[in-house]
Amino acid sequence: MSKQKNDEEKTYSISELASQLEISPRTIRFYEEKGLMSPNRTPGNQRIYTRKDRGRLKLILRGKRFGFSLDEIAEMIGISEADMNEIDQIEKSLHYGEKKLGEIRRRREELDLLEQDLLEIRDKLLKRLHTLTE
Amino acid sequence: MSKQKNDEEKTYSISELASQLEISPRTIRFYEEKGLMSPNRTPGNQRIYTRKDRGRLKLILRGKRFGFSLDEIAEMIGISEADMNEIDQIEKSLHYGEKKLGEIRRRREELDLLEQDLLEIRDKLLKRLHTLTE
DNA sequence: GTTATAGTTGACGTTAACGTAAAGGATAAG
DNA sequence: CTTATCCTTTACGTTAACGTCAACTATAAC
Repeated sequence: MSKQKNDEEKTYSISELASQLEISPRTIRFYEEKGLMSPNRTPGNQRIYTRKDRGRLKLILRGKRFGFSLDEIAEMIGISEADMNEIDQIEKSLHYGEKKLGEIRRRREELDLLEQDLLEIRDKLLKRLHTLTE
Repeated sequence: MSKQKNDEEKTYSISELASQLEISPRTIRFYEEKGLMSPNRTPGNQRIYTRKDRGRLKLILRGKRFGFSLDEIAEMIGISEADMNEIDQIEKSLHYGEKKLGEIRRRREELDLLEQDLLEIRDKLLKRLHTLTE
């Protein structure tokens, strides 16, 4: 009924994924504890991560690099798993999404400011260097 | 000898500054403990913050919003207070600055990716909403 | 001067985000 | 089948970044 391709999608073990993304396996398990992801298991109960899981994890790490807490990230992810049959739910998620998109745009402006701060410091250093070396 | 303007530069008390930047006084004192700033004091030992101190504080908060730790921020700030007589020091600071500028550019790319993630989620929700409401 | 308000320095408490170690089960290699 | 290398859960430890008193001092308003 659904687009069930072939079964040979690339998967990863926890430590593979961890070393790829330069984090520890414990960190990945921790995110799972927090409800940020829930990978499938082998018959022997070991975690297997699909390409999609990998994308999810990268999204989490990205959020972290912008100072979002895991709880906030959980919220962002949550909206992508909202009940797709409840119109109210979808609209609420949309609203939340717009809010976050706004935040991201503001972050971009702040990033510019941060860059300017560093550029100014650099200029100051460069000028001083020139007066010292000439 | 130096450009000593008039003395009436705008200053702030700790709680003024705190409410302006929407943080607690304790947070400001904590940053001082960590060596991130050192405001002047009144004769009665109370902190007075200049416009420059305020800028410094905003820089700190900006760094935080991009996931930098206080230690990293301290390093960034540190380079702006390097010994301006040691050529080696200045060059080292410059090098560090370039590194951080590179990081910022990479952050910008990541910000784009994060935005795309959210845009995709939004599209999914919008489409679903259309099929439900038509 | 008195009183209210805000500031000061400790010092201990709290929370998020993991690190680390123990005890045991799963899997791949030989 | 054995052995080495992974994986599992459980549980306690750690660190950064503050929060929250407490006891005291400064400053502003009256």
